[in-house]
Amino acid sequence: MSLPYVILTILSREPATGYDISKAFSHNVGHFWKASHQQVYRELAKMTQLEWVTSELHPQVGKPDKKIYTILPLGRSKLTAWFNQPTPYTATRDEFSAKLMACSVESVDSFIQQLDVLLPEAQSLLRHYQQLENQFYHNPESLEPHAKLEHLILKRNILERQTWIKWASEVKQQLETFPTFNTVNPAGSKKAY
Amino acid sequence: MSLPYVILTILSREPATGYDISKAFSHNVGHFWKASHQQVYRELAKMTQLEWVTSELHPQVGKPDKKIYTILPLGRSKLTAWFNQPTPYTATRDEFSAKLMACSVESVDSFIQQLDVLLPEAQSLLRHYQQLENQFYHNPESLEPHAKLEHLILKRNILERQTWIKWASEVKQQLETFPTFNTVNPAGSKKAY
DNA sequence: TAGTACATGTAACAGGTTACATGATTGA
DNA sequence: TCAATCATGTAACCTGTTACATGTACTA
Repeated sequence: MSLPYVILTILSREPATGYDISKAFSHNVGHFWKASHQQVYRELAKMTQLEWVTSELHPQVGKPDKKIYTILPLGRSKLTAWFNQPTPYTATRDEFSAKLMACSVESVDSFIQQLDVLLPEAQSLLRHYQQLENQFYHNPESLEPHAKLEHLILKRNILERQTWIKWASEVKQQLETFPTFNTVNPAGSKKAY
Repeated sequence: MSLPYVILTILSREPATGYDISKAFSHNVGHFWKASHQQVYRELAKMTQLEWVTSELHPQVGKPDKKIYTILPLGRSKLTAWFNQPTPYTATRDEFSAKLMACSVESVDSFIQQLDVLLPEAQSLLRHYQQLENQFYHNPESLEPHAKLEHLILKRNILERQTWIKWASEVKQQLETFPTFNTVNPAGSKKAY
């Protein structure tokens, strides 16, 4: 839904190649939107056809030619239109919770084992985010506007990770006192629910 | 990804119709996975072909016939296999953050106006969740296992909503002291980033 | 009489994922 | 010599969304 508009936002700042844009997706933009390079190239091709953007070829030596994209007035106005539309609430799809629900018919023990993998992973991701914060945004007052915005987005990820860790720790604690009615995993159906 | 397995979890508890299953998606299952009835029917058709589930027609008077689905041993083992696989980290895609980033080239004021709509919405959703908690899970000790799991999932939603509200309030505060360099929204590009 | 609950689908489209495809340069 | 970086794509597939399609019974 938002993919083309995220790209248009990037191009509103300055012209860029598909490669530059996908790099942004794997760095700071990736903190709120994931997109593969294939998606980016496909989207740029579509937006070129719609005349939201244009591209110019810049030959290089020793490297493949660069195709530098620039936003067009039409694209600029499409971005504004999207920006001013009401933002729909994002539908949740959480595989971890799906497995938690499946604990009613599957082995709780093996789920706890997964938690023991996921919790440290989440903790190290959190540390990584906190490190980025210290490194790039340690002086919030002196940041340029765009960096302040990036900082806010990073803060969201930090808060979310912290919340998840807190929640998952409680889940673990609760499951440890759970009746282990399915450790051997029979194929029968449970009457419940 | 998880859709078929959520359905298999439901069917592991007891046989159900497509209608029953989609009702579950719009109630408690919907707290962690959204699926339309069309998706559910499509998935049931696919799983029937794969022999993960079977169905039996139960004629009714005055109402359309029921097609009751039952999980088959193959489906049961596919569920277990999925359950025991490592759980990948869910990719974030957040339109709200995308618009926050776009504040570097669009009107901050109009974004604050959106926040004034979204914050109360989030607050009322939070109250709704808390009401559900009081209503159905007020005595956590005496709950059946499957209800304890549902309660944990509901708690996750409560914590996430609270975190979001906290974060969004800070965003609002920060944006109110922001240089309003784009209220009139020119089509030029900003050098930054 | 209008809406909700019951009950089941088809079809087109949009967006995301994975696999395939190429090829030079630079650094460990 | 192996991996990473630079640089661009095509194609098939899967999943989610939206629109279309039908019909009864009950309740406000």
